[in-house]
Amino acid sequence: MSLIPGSNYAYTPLNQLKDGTVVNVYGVVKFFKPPYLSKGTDYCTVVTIVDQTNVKLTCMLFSGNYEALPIIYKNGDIVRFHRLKIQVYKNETQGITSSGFSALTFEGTLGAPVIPRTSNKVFTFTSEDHKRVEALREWASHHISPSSALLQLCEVQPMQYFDLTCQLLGKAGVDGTSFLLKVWDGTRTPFPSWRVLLEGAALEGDLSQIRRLKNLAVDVVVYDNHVHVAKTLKIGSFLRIYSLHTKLQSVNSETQSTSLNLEFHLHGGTSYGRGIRVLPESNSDVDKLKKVLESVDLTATQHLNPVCESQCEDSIQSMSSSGSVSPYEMERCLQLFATVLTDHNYLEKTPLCAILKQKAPRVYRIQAKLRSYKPRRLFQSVKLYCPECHTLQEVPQDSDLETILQESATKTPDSKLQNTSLYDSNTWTVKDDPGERKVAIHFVKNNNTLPFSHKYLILTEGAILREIYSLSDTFHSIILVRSGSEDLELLDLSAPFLIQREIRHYGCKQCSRLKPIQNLSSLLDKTSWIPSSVAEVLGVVPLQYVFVMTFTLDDGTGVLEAYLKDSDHFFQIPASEILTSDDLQDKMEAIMDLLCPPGRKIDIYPWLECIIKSYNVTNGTEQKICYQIFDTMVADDLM
DNA sequence: GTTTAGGATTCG
Repeated sequence: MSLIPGSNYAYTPLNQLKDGTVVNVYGVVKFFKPPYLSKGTDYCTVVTIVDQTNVKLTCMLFSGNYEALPIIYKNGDIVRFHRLKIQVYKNETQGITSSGFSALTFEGTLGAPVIPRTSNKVFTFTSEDHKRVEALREWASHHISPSSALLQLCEVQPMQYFDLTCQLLGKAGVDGTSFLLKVWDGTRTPFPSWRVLLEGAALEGDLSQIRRLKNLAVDVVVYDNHVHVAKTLKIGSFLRIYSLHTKLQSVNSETQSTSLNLEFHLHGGTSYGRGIRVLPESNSDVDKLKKVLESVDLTATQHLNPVCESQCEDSIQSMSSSGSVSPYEMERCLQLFATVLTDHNYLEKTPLCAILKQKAPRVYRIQAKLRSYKPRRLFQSVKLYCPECHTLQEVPQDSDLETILQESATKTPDSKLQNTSLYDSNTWTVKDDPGERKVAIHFVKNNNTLPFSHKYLILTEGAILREIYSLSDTFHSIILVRSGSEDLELLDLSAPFLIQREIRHYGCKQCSRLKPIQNLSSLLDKTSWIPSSVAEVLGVVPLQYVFVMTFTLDDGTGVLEAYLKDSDHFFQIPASEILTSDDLQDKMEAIMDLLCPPGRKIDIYPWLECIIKSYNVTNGTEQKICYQIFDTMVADDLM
């Protein structure tokens, strides 16, 4: 490239770009993908910039030469592009490399020295450029929030994407599509890093150093397109790994206890700028990292990491308005959320000690650990709830249903009520121990014909429990009925009003106003038998299966008991199905063991983030405030 | 001189 003395470049503001032109621009980096090998012949980087006009421009930059692409390390960096072609794609203006494209990059920090990063041997750089960079820095400091993705290992939470600045300690192939990087940044993760099993593959690196650093070294597995990059990295080099994903995993060790490990994955693809970039020694963040690495005292790191203490102190101070802070409580700032909010994200967190002093009703966002919960036997938490009268009742047991069925089996089905336009009827005589019993089954018709058996709704009279069990294996839906004076009637709301396979649907005795069975003919769809529709035409107010639990929550400032009443939102498990599914019971138990790890100190428990509401309860003359959890669910990664 | 990608997380 030749330098023309006195030549002046004109820079086009981003709000004045025209389709088909080739321009020079300045901008602050809002988003970027570190350069990666495209599926064509070149390296590619995608960069979105913004300038004082507040207009954004996304640029697709290609070059066969990795170094020729802008050397961007983080959002907020400032770039100057020469000979950028402007085009329109899908109604959006975009920039793309044109012949002779060239880029300079600058640190975006106010006051930092203005040193252009470029691989070009010759380039123009005037006092005018210097001013432009400083003006953009000044503007960005007021208009762009600083990058929050850069975290130290001691700050990471489970289930999070972040950018890690680290040093490479070791590397090894795992299999064809994944590759292991052992890295450190001098701080300790809130949970021990997972250890990736290497079968026969040799770990390249200083093994004695890795052993000495023990829990300061973490295992990062990179996948697919990142493998070839990882292979070329040199041990000891400084890296930034972009959009690294953490995942908390419970691991069963040989001893009966389970432990929680933190996994680090760099998933395949380049979404959200996933990738790896080598940082040069001259980088200011590398400078800071080196100082941390040099000051690490390997004996001290067994406990708390000094690097994080000041940050912890700040967040503990802002969280608790009173009380002293113990070193253990400092660790609590590590904000490991095993639950997520599904609404009310705008709320500020309130410490429990403050909530306990306030009047009801109110809604709060809290951060706490699950110290304990009741009932411990999880099947005891399943109840039936009436959304109309708000009463809770126990789920009837088999023995209750058996008694009701036995009682009704003593009555003989009325032959006048058989074979109507709604159903075809069949009756049997069953020889029982003491005598004989009549059973009637009424097969509900669809458009005057009988559907396939897996879509049948049958009405049964006189059948006992074990017969109901075998009938429910064959038929989609069963309604228990008896012969009334003019029509068939629902048997009894102490029994289910509808049985579908293992699931029994109950109705509220207080709120239901029963209607004639013949009303089933008003259902237009007589094949899917949706419980709520069946309930509606029969005048039944259906009861909801819910988990009812008491959580004892503790955030270090106070302890609070909160109810959880949930049908399927919090655990993402339907309460209606858990009683008949061993798999779901195991799943729920596993979730509770993660929220409240048995046999562990509370220090290692994960943090929960919850929305709770307070409300007044009057019991005789006694008034108290109760709390209920809502709009909260267990984090995806725990399920 | 063409193509690549065209921001928008997770199989592991």
